[in-house]
Amino acid sequence: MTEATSTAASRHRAPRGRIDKRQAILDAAFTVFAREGYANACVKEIAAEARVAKPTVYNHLNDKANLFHHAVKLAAEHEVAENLRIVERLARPADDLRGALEDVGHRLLRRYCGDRSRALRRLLCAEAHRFPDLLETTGTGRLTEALADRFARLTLSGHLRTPDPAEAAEQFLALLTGPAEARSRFGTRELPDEVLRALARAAAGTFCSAFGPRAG
Amino acid sequence: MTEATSTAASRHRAPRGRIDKRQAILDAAFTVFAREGYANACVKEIAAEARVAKPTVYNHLNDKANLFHHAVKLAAEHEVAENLRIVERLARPADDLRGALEDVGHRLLRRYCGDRSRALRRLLCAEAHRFPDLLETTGTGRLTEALADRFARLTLSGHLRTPDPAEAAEQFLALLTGPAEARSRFGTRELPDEVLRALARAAAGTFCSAFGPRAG
DNA sequence: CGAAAAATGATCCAGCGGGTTCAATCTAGC
DNA sequence: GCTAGATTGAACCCGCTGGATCATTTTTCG
Repeated sequence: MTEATSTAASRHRAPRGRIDKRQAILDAAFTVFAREGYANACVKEIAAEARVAKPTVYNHLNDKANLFHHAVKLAAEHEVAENLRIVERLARPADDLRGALEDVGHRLLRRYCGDRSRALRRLLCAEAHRFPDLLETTGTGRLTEALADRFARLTLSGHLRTPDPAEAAEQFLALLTGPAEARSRFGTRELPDEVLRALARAAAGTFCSAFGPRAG
Repeated sequence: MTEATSTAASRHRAPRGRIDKRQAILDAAFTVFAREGYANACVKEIAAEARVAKPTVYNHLNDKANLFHHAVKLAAEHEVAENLRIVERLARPADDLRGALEDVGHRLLRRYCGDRSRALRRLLCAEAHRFPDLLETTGTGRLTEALADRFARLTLSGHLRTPDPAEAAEQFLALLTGPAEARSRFGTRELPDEVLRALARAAAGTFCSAFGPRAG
């Protein structure tokens, strides 16, 4: 609410020149929250990271909780958008479906294991119950849906056999992220790109064994 | 170290009768940490939960960090042991392998979605980098290995076709936990048991489609 | 029963971090 | 150039928490 009015005011009144401050603050907030966690992050540090005075932070976003909310929401929306762009690559029916799945899987996995994505998951997992509204816009729901759309089309065109595209999409994502999560030890270990490629290959292979055109 | 000496001293000298305190403290610590997170949990509250005075806590476990370490480690070992017991059910080669996989999957999922297991994952995910040694004993590695052992045997006996049992085990677990994780919204939503059963059925189905004896 | 060890509760301390206040300064737009 | 609003830095208040101390009581065990 407060932020809505602030944004509206900002848009039609003054802060054309100095408005970057808000963005800088949100970026810095996510950086610091990602590094320290919600409880350990102090507003002073965020202000320093954004090269801004502490009262300025409270001027733009009234609360530490608000700050967290907006910073995380922004980062999450960005991440979701990127993931959707990747899935869009399955729109053109490919001659080599398995290769296409492997490629898309590899790209998704690279993003999934990226610093921002991992930090985002950590923060959401830790603070989910304290910020319930974040989960509604944030979840992997939209990604699964988009993928299910692709699988449905590919099934209609005979490239795939998914009786329940939504379930298949869920499982494809699980085959990708599950092993990656297990091996990265809660994001502690960095996984080299060859490993990600291998995981994507394995996932695509198993998926095609189960849902490929010549599978029962 | 500090705790080792304390434990050793405890074992051969005095606290036979009142030693339950330590266990009570560790249990209470896990409860409070699970509810509040590491940073937000205060030792005072843990002491109250354990019905013990604060100095007693510091007497048994010198540090808040130590307290967390031991409480989490204990809970994690318990959880791992339970999971291993479940997987052991695949030892006797079943006539209906798919049903057996579904059953084991269902049991694993029930545990995976249990309060303690979820809390454990939250805590580990959030504080992993601050307690690196916790991950080594804690990870899903042993569970995957045990499952891989079963799959290897089942492949030798012709009930399954897993060229790489370890990879298959990884993927089976992923097929189980991935969708559960996605649907539970970071543990926010409680999943009814029918849903868990359905997820296990779907996972077993896909797994058998890919690795069943009559699959390529 | 008596001594040693442990538990207790109360109190205290120090540091930290969220949030506010205020006077001074800077910037934008008329 | 002038006014209004935003920014700044610094100081300040306040509550909380980790951790220590200590005298008193309870429990254990020889």
